Amino acid sequence: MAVPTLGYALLALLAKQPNTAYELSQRVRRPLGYFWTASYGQIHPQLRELTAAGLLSEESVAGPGPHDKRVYTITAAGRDALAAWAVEPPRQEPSRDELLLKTYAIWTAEPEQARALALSQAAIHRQRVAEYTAIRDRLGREAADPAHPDFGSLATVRYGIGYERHRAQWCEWLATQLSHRDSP
Amino acid sequence: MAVPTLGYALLALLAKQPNTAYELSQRVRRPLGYFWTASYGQIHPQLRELTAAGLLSEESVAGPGPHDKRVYTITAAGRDALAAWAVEPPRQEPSRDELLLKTYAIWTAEPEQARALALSQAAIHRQRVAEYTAIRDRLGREAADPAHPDFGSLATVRYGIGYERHRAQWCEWLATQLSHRDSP
DNA sequence: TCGGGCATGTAATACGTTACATGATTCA
DNA sequence: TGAATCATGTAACGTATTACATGCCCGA
Repeated sequence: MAVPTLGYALLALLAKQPNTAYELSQRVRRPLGYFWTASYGQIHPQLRELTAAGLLSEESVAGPGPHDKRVYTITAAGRDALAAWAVEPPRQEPSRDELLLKTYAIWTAEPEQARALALSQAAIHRQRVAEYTAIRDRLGREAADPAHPDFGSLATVRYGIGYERHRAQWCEWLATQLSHRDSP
Repeated sequence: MAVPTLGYALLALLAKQPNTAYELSQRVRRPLGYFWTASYGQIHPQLRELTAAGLLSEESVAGPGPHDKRVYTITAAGRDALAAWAVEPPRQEPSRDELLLKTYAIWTAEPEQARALALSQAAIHRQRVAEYTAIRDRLGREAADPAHPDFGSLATVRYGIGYERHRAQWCEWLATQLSHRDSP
């Protein structure tokens, strides 16, 4: 009976507009992919469960392929469940960061190669800052209203900009540290 | 044959000192838990595989329980594999952040409850800044040397401080946004 | 003596990805 | 014509958590 986090991710997307499973798998890649990912193989059965629980309603339309096209719409119960979940404290922090794990072991590696890694990662994060900034600038003024459907996009992209900027700065600091190994 | 990321996490810990599986399960909670987690049920079989691959060596000592106590030590091959992995670009970013997902859906919830969530999260992150700062201050001066085993601890805790500070600031910004909903 | 920490190990379950199978439409 | 996109669905596999089972030692 318990709805997994993925279920709420789908409800959050469907709260903005009705979609098919395929469309959701695209929307989960971007923009949701910046902070939540899921594959079609996971989405498909989850939509069925949410529908069975009465949080979604589905409508079959004659589709292109061998199966009908199913459009999912959030129900009033789904909206209530989403709103209740959204204000509960999150269960756990994101706690899996491969770059930090590599950094933890970086003392065993060659400093020059380590420095190259840090610099390439810094470049990636700098680029993302630009990317996210462009997304933010494309959002309308109404997104600043906490009751507007685009508020979540504004707030999360704002987070992303700061996150990537900090990460880029840290990578640059790391590269600097790795260059003066013998000279203190 | 491919070593999963967990395997490198264990190698990174064992590069600093030999341990039993139980000790590793403790060390994976803290300090490694700040950026990588694993449960005993996962660690135990993985150690066997790393040993079979020649990246670890094990030594059985008469232990307290019904089984022998096994102490795992990293081999030269293990150290080489770790060093090589550490400088390869990470495969993927951490991309699962429940707080951001909730934020994406926050427009559906009551602003007052949402504000309470943002403020409580801000407090948690502020506290972690203090916690991490204390850890950093406890590290010796030798940790600044990129070849010292503690360099990874210094670099990652430094990341953590910036990360938590940024997150706290963002939560505070979010709380502010959620308070003026009607008055622009 | 009883709970918690040390210590190993297995099993059930959940979570998530990748690959496969099908087939229409669109566009170069 | 042939590749890409739309679109559903299943199966196999890999990854990870939780719970269980065993049993010693130590301190309250």
